[in-house]
Amino acid sequence: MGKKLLLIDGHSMLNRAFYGLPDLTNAEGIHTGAVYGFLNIMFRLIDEEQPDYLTVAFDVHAPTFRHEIYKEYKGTRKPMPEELRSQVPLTKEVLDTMGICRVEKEGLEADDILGTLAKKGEAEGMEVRLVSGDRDLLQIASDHICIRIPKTKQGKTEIENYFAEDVKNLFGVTPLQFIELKALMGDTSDNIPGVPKVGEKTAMSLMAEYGSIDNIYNNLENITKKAIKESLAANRELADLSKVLATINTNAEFEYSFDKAALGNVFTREAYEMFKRLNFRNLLGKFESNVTETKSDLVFEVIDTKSAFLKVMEDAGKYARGNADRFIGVSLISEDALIGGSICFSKEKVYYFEAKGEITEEIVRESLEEMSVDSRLSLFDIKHAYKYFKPDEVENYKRDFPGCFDILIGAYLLNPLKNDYMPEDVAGEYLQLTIRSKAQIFGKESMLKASADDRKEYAGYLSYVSFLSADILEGKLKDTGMLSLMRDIEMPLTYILYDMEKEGILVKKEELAAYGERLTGRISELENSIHEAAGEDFNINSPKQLGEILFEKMGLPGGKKTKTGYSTAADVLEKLAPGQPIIADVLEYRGLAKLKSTYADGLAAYIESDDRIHTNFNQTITATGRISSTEPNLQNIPMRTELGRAIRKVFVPKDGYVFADADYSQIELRILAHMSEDQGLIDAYHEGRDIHRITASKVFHTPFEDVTDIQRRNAKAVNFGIVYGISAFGLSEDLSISRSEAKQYMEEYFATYPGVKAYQDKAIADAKEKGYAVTMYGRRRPMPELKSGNFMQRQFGERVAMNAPIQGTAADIMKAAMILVYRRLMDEKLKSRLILQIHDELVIETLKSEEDQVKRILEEEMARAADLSVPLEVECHTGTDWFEAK
DNA sequence: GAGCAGCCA
DNA sequence: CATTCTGGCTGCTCG
Repeated sequence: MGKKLLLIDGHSMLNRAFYGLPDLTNAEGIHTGAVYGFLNIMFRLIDEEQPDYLTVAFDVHAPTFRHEIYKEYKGTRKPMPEELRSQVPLTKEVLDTMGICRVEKEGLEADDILGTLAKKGEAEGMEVRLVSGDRDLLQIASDHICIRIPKTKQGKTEIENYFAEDVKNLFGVTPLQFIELKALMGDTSDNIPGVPKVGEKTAMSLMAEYGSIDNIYNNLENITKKAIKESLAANRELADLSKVLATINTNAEFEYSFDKAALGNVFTREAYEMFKRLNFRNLLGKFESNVTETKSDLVFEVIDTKSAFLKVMEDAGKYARGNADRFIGVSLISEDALIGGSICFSKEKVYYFEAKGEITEEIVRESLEEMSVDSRLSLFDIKHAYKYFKPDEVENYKRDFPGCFDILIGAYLLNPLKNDYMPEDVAGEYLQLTIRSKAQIFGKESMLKASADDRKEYAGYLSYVSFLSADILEGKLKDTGMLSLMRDIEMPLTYILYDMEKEGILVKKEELAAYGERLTGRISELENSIHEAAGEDFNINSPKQLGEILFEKMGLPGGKKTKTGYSTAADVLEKLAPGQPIIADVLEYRGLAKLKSTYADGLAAYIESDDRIHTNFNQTITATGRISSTEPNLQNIPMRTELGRAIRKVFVPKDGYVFADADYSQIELRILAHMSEDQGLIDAYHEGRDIHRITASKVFHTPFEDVTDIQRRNAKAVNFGIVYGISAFGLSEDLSISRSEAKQYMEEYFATYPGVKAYQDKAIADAKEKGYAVTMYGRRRPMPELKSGNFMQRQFGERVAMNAPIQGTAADIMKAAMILVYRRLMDEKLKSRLILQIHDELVIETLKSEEDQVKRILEEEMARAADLSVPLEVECHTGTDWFEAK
């Protein structure tokens, strides 16, 4: 087995990281964003490739042979902004610290170094992977040299791979011919001249026909296009020069040995110190624990008698009782049943107990509940602790004393963009403390099977971190104006979501199965008819196979819409071949297959022994403050088609109950009216008539009564688009109209509601200035995208800046409404229970005798959850299943 | 595990 | 010059 050599173009990757990512600075104000991005991609590559040798090549700013033969030559890199330039030596320093081989030499470009090393490696029998952003390097590709070029697609980095064969498939030329192809086209970014009037397409077809520049010139007479022929004839020298400039020198001379490039352990203590100094906290986890630091003088005391347990609880109470600034760190660990837990109320010591023997679940419950009356408990992920105790403030919410604090939620509010909020991350970020993660301690084993010492470590640090970080986080929440959001909205909501999950929703198992059965028949009919039309059996669920059948075998029109093949998305198919019966069948098949797999079969798998589905409502996922639902997602049950909507008939209330379903009418647009203070939009809502029709009437200068359905539909699309931070392109796609038409609609819209335009501009300016968008309730959405040097990311950032305050405020209002509704249900001692939230909709499983009361509660509390300059309208229906109630 | 497709507000 | 309307979750295929 040959060894593997990984080569990285240092400047190219730094550039990418710089323009593609938001900039970072460390405590000393040094720019580090590009270095961080570079390291991330390098670690990813090392993980993927597991190379034996690694070398990073850099350019040196000195003349090369290219300058000598062509004085206009500017080098392969654009001028660097200062923020990036300063990161080049820093990157080299980091690489040196990690013992990673790097090469640079005056008179050579990185390309020449990389090309030379690639060939050298290949000659030694190695597999070579060469990572660069520069397509020039494709000329080096072979069967053993793969050129890897990172691309950003929809914000995500993916790496395109090119072996010799791939170059051939994509450009129709061999890697060596690729130089000539480039010579014909020229390369503006490298300032390499090409033959004027010869673009990529022309160059490709010329090369395909004649194979080389020499041969093209030998056959100049046969070229039919006059302009191209003349341009070629006049620029022979240029073509030859370009070829020389674009050719990579694969015999460059510089000092190098594979021994020095052998990849050892890069996670050295020195590197650890350096990463810490540079504030690369997320990378610290890559280091083995023997490099990292834990708090070694922390005392873990094990408690195993009831009296000792009660004594500790008493001491904790003495420490924190009545003092709103003092927290008691608490952790509970469980798997189905409570296993144990830990208490911490000093920096020196944690107490660990296991829930067994004298220390029963009941003792733990009573102690914690009693303690929560006049002491503030700090936990990590309190929703999962509610199974074992119900804090006092849930019952006595009117009390003055502030309640529990959830570290998880605090960390989320302070930065809602992270993918997760693991205790070890919080410890690192807010306490500069390294602790082992749950996975590091237990692996995949259950906690029960692990040693008591491991459980002690895990639970102990959890309470320790909860104790130490609570006032740090609360301080930050106060500083950022989010303390009330935390205390009055998010914390009370944690219990409500727990309760909703616990209640679950009743599902008629047999009817769901029957629904699935009904689909099966039609699905196989369609399957047969599609296979027949295609002339062969294939997997319709595979976009790859479907694309090949439709666009290659059957030769359906136009069918490109490229990505990694053909797009077979519904909207694409509808546009491409509206009349084709096979298309109609495919679309129907897809619809039914979706209903069957995701909903009929998918939901059935989640029905528990109580015949109910208990979804998980997650409070720390979304960037805007919305709640999300998983396992299963009950926030995306079909609604738009009749057949899909019918699934809602299997969601039913228990015996003696009905469903009450209430939703806000156009809450986001109403929030826009309020926040933009646009008088026209506000007045429109006070008229109490159909808002889309009013908008259509104003935008299209048509009397209200004469507005056509098309006009109303268009106005509705614009209304929605505005909320999302519209672009003419997006609107034109949505409405299938031309861009200029869409642009006209938008201009008319902004002329109609000038306040909206002003609001959007201000939203962007504010977000740019502050670095975050903010809702009416003070919730923040950091906006690193706005600072990006990348055009696409900045555009995205501007749309987010327009949308986040609106979507986020709607989420805040709904959360406030849920709390009001929940408390009314408790205060009025009703049996009815909140069971679902779907962003602007609440579902209550309602005792029949409480129906009128519950309807009134929903309408009143949802409407009074926020005080806007337009009314908040609530529509409420009841029914014997979700279909009927909605 | 990534990418595509499709479901919701 | 680019790129193109927000926020989510799940099931399927395929490397």
